[in-house]
Amino acid sequence: MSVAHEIHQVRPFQSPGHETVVTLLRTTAVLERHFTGVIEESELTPAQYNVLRILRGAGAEGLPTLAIRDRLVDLSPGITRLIDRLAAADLVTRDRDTDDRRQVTVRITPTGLVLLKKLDAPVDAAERAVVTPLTSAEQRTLVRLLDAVRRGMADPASDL
Amino acid sequence: MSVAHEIHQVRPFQSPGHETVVTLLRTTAVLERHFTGVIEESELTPAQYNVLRILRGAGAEGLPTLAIRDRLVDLSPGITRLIDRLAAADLVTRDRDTDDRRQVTVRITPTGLVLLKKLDAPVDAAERAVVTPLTSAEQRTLVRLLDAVRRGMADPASDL
DNA sequence: GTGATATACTTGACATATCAACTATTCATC
DNA sequence: GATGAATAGTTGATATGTCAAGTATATCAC
Repeated sequence: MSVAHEIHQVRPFQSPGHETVVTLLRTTAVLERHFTGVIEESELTPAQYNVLRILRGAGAEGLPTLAIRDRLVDLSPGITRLIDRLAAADLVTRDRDTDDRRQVTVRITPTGLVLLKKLDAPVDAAERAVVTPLTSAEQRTLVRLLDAVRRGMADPASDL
Repeated sequence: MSVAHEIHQVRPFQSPGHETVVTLLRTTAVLERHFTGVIEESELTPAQYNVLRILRGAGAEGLPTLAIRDRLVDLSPGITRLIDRLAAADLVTRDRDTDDRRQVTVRITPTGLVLLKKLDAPVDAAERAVVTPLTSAEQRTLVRLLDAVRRGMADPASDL
């Protein structure tokens, strides 16, 4: 069987869910670029921004390093160096816990809070822009359908 | 439908669009991990897999390097080295075009086609798993809503 | 207590992505 | 047909993410 023949056989192949999956991936890719543009003005990567938001949510108590990792959807060991950079920029502090000296508690600094606050308005505006084409009912439908997709696969943590 | 009921649906999310956006990003993150797991068994990254699929779709004529890049949602200059690796693994060939000697035509090799074919069944199964929780009507709705989101972002030239 | 195991990171080697320049070729204009 | 601008792709420096192993501390079994 020739290569050309094989190509023609394979080409029309498309599964029922293909369009849905591709649309989902493509839409989110566009969305991520959108937010990356907003966040980059403050010299933060999206991952760094997420960590800062998690720490703002945690308040003065802070969070251990791996607790932060678990609230991010991905990232295993990269979390250490990500926090290295945040600490170098004076956006977070790290202190070894006294009770369990293996743990390192990370806290957002006042500088970090100021930076986040500057981004609140643009990020909020970007979020509004994303959902503007949808009515409230459509937004609820979208969230419901996406929840169903996630539940159908594995069970991730839910926060933020 | 009471006001209290509506308020109850607002939830502790900060802005109206926040929940929608976070749900979208989180769902896709889970989905990407899902597919990465399937694809990694063939020692391919998701980006490499996408390029091979694009080239399979292009057939024997192949595609110029930057035409491939344009079909990916992501990635600007990394495409050269990505294709370097595919070529090193004998999954694609590169030939300088005779008409326009600036262009380099990339084609998938028989080896590449065999590799892709091995992945067709698992990838198809993964796609089915994603959409299984949704009815056909719900899938159509989801695609429609996501299309609206993407159109909304291209449209209003919102200041980022 | 002592040894075995688990936890919470940390580090080093490496692959990959990103940004900015650079080369080669083609196109447009005069 | 010579010159400047645009296009296609490459390359180098740098940042960032990933995987595997390592270190320090805590917990458990006895």
